[in-house]
Amino acid sequence: MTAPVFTLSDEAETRQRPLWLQVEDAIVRAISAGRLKPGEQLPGEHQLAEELGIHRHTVRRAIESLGGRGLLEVRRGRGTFVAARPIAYRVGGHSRFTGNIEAAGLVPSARVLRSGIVKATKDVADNLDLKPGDKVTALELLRMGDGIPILIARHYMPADRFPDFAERFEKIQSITKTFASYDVIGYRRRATRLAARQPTPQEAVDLRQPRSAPVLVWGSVNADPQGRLINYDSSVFAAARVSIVIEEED
Amino acid sequence: MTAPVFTLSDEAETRQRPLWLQVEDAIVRAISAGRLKPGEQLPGEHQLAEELGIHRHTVRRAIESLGGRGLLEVRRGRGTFVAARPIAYRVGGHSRFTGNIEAAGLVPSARVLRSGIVKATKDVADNLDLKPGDKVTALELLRMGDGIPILIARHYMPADRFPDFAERFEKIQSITKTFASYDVIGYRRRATRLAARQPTPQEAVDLRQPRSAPVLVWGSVNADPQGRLINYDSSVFAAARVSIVIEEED
DNA sequence: CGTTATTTGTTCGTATGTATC
DNA sequence: TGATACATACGAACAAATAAC
Repeated sequence: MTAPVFTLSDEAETRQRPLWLQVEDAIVRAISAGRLKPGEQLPGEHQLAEELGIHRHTVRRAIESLGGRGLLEVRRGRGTFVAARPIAYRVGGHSRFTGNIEAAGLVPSARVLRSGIVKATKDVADNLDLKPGDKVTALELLRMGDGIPILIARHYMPADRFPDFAERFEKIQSITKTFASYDVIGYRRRATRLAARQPTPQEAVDLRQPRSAPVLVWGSVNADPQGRLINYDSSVFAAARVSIVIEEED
Repeated sequence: MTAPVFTLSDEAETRQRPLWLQVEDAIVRAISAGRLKPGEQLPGEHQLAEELGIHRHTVRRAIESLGGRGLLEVRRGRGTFVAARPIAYRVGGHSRFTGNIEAAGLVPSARVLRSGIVKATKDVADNLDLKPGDKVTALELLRMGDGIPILIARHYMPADRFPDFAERFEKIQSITKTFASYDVIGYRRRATRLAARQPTPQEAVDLRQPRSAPVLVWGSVNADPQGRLINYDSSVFAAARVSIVIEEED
């Protein structure tokens, strides 16, 4: 008889820790001991619950938690799998998505989620030094590697200076080159803000990730060589799929 | 009769979206419309469920999700409250916790969670350019503002060069000054890595935050003026309580 | 191309434990 | 101590996505 893949620790403390946490531990042990390898599928929730002699909801809770920690990937209708290692995403003077994704050996692609001229929210207005309600050009992109969503990039530009940015981007397919088409070359980052939170329901859908897995939010403001603010960029990363590497400039 | 604080949108699509998501929306609307202000307490789960004519579990799910998004703060036995705004945490050449917390108007404090000489894990060894199993001095601190946990800082130093770092720190109470006691002055950051995930159960306990709220992980390697690696620092932030600001050096 | 089995997602039901005031 | 409020766990049924036939 072979050793079981999952075993609850039947220590004296068994009733001390919540059952679902013990299940979580059991799965983590199975992964770190190599009994489960990246990409491998777990038994179904029903089966796992029966094997351990507990309720399916309790198993679900453990799986949901580990999905959020990035160790498992849950796909509805298909099953639950041990997650692959996240790719390294480099951000430097100005980050280029395509280069980053290609460096990881993936094929980059993008899809426009929303675009057009909108009124600036307080957040956007503050960052671009405008008044709330001022017109800004908004361009929201879903950027993917090998067809898997990596991040949602939200670009906001003052509408008076870049009125048709979205249309130009659709043709040019590069943020840097679209700015160049306005004779803006060599812009640089001015301020950077970082946060982590759970995704909004829409973000979870767009990124095709569970709501329990967090997103990493990277907000930066860019200025042209004359120091004028040209762009507020807020990127929402699927945190389980990337780790961000900040490059030091020497 | 006054308008109710929470209302489900009774659009035609009512049965399209999951009920608990509609509840989430209702709460978000109540907050953004100002019917609920930061610090204010929500009705109990039972009451809310009854008001909306749905099951308590469904309300729970919505509240749990918003806890993870940082909009609500759930305190067992007390109630659920609208969360306060996060503080800005600045990271520059070398970040100083105390200055950051004082700048936010809070009183800084720290508690040693663990310390001692341990064998390097693969992660630590890779970052310090050692072999897994080599001895490192580990110092794990819980850093707080006004008594509220902000981050867990994990410092790892090569044990051969800094054998009694933890003991010295306990007296000196400052990382920078402890390094100075080894004649290391003016170290600088070499590499930085960022990630976001759900906390481990232990981290959730230490940070006194719900397991559903994410943490932001900031890993950096520091070198002395001679270029020798002296320190690998991995900080786990309670993401709902801070937003990280990266300072550009001109 | 539809049918069916499998698998995860949602919802209500019910009971009990535990922290706070 | 009791009341209140959140936490855990088992139970049952159906919905929705996916894959295989």
